Amino acid sequence: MPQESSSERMDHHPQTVFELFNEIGIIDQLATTRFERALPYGLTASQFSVLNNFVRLGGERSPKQLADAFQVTKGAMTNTLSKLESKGFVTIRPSDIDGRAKIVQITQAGVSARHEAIAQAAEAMSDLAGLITPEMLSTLLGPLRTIRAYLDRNR
Amino acid sequence: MPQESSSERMDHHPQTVFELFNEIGIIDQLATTRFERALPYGLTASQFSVLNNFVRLGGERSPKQLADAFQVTKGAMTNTLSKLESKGFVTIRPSDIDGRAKIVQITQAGVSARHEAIAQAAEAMSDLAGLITPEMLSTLLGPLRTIRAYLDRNR
DNA sequence: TCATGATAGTTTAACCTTAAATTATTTTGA
DNA sequence: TCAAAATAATTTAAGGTTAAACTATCATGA
Repeated sequence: MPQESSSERMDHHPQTVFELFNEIGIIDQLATTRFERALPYGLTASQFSVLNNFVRLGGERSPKQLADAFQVTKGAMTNTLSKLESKGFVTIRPSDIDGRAKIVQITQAGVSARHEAIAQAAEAMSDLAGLITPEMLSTLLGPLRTIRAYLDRNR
Repeated sequence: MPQESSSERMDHHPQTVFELFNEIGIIDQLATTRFERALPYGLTASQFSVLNNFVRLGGERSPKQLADAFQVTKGAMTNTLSKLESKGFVTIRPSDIDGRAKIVQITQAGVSARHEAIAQAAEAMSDLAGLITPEMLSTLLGPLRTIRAYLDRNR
C-alpha cells in the first residue's frame, strides 16, 4: 500500500527540505565572505575558481565552456575574465577555428597568484578542517552531489 | 599516537572541504533561482523569508532583529522591508519605547501572500521531495547545522 | 547556394548585497 | 549631570549577478 501512512512524517517533509536549503544558503554566504576576505590581489571567489580550474585541469578553454562549468551566465563570465585579464592572470585570444569563440589561458602570474591564494585560503579555513571531520565530509558529499546534479539537470 | 598516520588521508582533507563548499555554493544558486521563479508578487527569496518568519513565529520585530536573524546587513534589511511595505505585506511604525527603533508587523495581505507563496513553491519543489528522502535529510541537517553555527559564531 | 536557425561573446539595465558614512537616539560611567 | 560610546536605521557607492537585447559568426538543410 504505497504512500498510505504518509500523513505524519510526510507532512513535515517539505518543511525540512526548505530548512535544508535555508542552512545551505546561510553556509554559502558565510563561507564565501570568509573565503574572499582571505584571497590576495582582490580576487573574488569567482575569479579564484577560474584560476584554480585552469591549474587543476590544465589546457585552454573558451568563455562559454567556463560559464557552463561554473553555472554562471556568459555575461558574468565576460566580466570575471576581463578582471582576470586586467590583473594579468589570464590571456584571451580569438580562436583560429571558430570566429565567434575566444580562447582563455592562464599566465605564469596567474599560476603564482592561485598558489598564494590557496595558501592564504587554507590558512583562513584551517579551523574548519578541525571542525569538519573526514567522516562528516564523506557523509555530506554524496547526498549533496546527488542534489546538485539533479538541480543542474532540471533547471 | 594522535595525528601520526595523517599523511595520505589528511593531505586530501582541505581539498574535499573546499569541494564541500563548492557543492553548497552551486546548490544554493540553483535552488534559489528555482525557488524565486515560483514565487508570486515578484517576491524575492529574502522577502519571502521575512514573511515566512512572521507567520511561523508571530509577533513583531525590529529591522535590526530581522537583519540579525537572516544574516544580512541592516542596509539590506532596510531595502527588503521597504519592498514588502510598498507591496502592502508589512507595516512599519516607530517604536514608542526606543526612538531609534522601528517595529515591523505583517499584514493580512502579507499572510495571504505567504500562503500563496508556500503553495506555489511547494509545487515547484515537489520533485525534490521525491529525490531527497527523509533519511538524506536527517543525515544532512545535523552536520550542516553544526557547520553553520560554527561559521556564524566565528565570522 | 543561401536563407534560417543556432551559437559565442558583449553590453545594458535592473536588482540585491556589502561596507562605510551619516543621522538620530539611547546608554554608560565618571 | 553630561560627555563619550554604543545602537538603530538610512543612504551612498561599489561590486557581482541575471536576463535580455545585440552583433558577429557558424551550421543546417531544402
